[in-house]
Amino acid sequence: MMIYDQLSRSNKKVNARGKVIKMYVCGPTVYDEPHLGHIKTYITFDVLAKYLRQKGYTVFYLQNITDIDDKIINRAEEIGVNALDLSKIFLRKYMNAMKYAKIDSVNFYAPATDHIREIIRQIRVLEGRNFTYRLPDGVYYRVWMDSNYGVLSGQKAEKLISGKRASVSDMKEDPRDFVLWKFKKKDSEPSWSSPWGEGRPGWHIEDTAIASKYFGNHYDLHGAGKDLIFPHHESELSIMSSLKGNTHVVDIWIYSGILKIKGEKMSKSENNFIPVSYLTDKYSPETIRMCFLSNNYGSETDFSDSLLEEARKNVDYISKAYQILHSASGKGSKIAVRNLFQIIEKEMDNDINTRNAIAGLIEVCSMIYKTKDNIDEDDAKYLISEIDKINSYLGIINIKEKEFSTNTIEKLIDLRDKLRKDKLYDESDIIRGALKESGIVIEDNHGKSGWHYEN
RNA sequence: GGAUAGGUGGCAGAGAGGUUAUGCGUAAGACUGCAGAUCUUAUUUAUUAGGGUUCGAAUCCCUACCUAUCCUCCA
Repeated sequence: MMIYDQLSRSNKKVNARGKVIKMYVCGPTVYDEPHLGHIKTYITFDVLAKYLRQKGYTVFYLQNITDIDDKIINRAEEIGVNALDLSKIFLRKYMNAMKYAKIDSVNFYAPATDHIREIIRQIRVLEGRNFTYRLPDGVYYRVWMDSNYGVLSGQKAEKLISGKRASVSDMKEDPRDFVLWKFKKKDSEPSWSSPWGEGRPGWHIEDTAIASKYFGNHYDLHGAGKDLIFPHHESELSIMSSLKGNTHVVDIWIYSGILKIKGEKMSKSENNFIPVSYLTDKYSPETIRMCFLSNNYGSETDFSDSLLEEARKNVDYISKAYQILHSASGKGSKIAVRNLFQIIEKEMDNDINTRNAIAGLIEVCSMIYKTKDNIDEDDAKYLISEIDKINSYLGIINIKEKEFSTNTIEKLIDLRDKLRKDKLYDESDIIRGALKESGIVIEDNHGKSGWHYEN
């Protein structure tokens, strides 16, 4: 499988060495409601992890949680609560949002505050190699010592220096330098003791410390939203390279395109975000996944309701076709779709082209509809198993828990058919209406009436 | 200002030198007690503009214009 690597600006083969795939994705700073932008990014990496597993790889998917940060402290102060309590509240909301979108492929969530010791240890190693210096407000990282700084984002040192970076500490040796350990300012701030004094970790060192604890000095995939490339990942790359002595610390740097709304980036700081909670009642997880997987992960998406509506129709189309397969019986026609499944796999192997994979799946479904009254039972079983495989990573088929026995439903449909034959339509409509209330939709085709759960 | 992505039909969005993407929408038809779903056909030269390379360019090169992202916290 090939994935676009931001650092080399080319497609690279995943896990060329063929061992366990170590995958690290930057998690959120938990100071506000999770929103659709997060969902888009984490669906991307959920699909990637699940697809790799489906292909037979063992994937260890690690995600950090930034649960201590200026933003959290400021917000906590505004509303008068403890900073760590605040981050716990939003962490729970984040986890609920993940659950809603069926994002369940992460092996381990690592909160920063559980890794203070590792962070301090890593800063000490950097300190021993002269990569740090001390200012009144914290311990800083010396960027100029890394001549490669800027390779990931393409930022040039001179331009960055000449750029307006107003609010940074004037005392820094280099405007690009960033804080590794920030000293405590107020008593109300959460803090930990360190060799340099009471304080808390900087953002970039969190990830490098967590990654190195679980993965050592090299891993396969490092992902996030595109907005984290600079300065966050650039700085991570620098720290990791400084510790290791070379830049070969991550095989593939992978980024998902940001989510926009009305042409502008959706973000907490712009306050134009749609919280996940806004959708949970109106749309199924399958619909939201379909919505974001309907274009390629790397490109930006301008969010709108019509996008969701379109996604919902496609979810219905595929889900219904899938249900048709389950009612196939006896000997009938075989559907020649084997090569379509190969195409779908090829598209996924080509930098997770979910858009084309879904197009292929829609084509499979179209063929199911065309032969729906005469599908071979064994063929249907084969199709179901192939579609299950695809759905195991895409998660776009709405399979409702069966609340009623199929037998009961079919008996009611038989009864309704009899009434219809006698043209007792009022009575037959009562059955249809009653089933509808239970979330079961009847659709009459010539000959046989089909049914499916409402999506 | 610098850096990085892009600009494709009414809309959403793939493709990366040569064949219908696909979906939504729209129009007509088939089926039909109604409803819904599905199927068929159409939507006749959609690739920001202008140059160039080529037998052939959405696809490669140059120029211009436009948009977003990052350069400050961000998925």
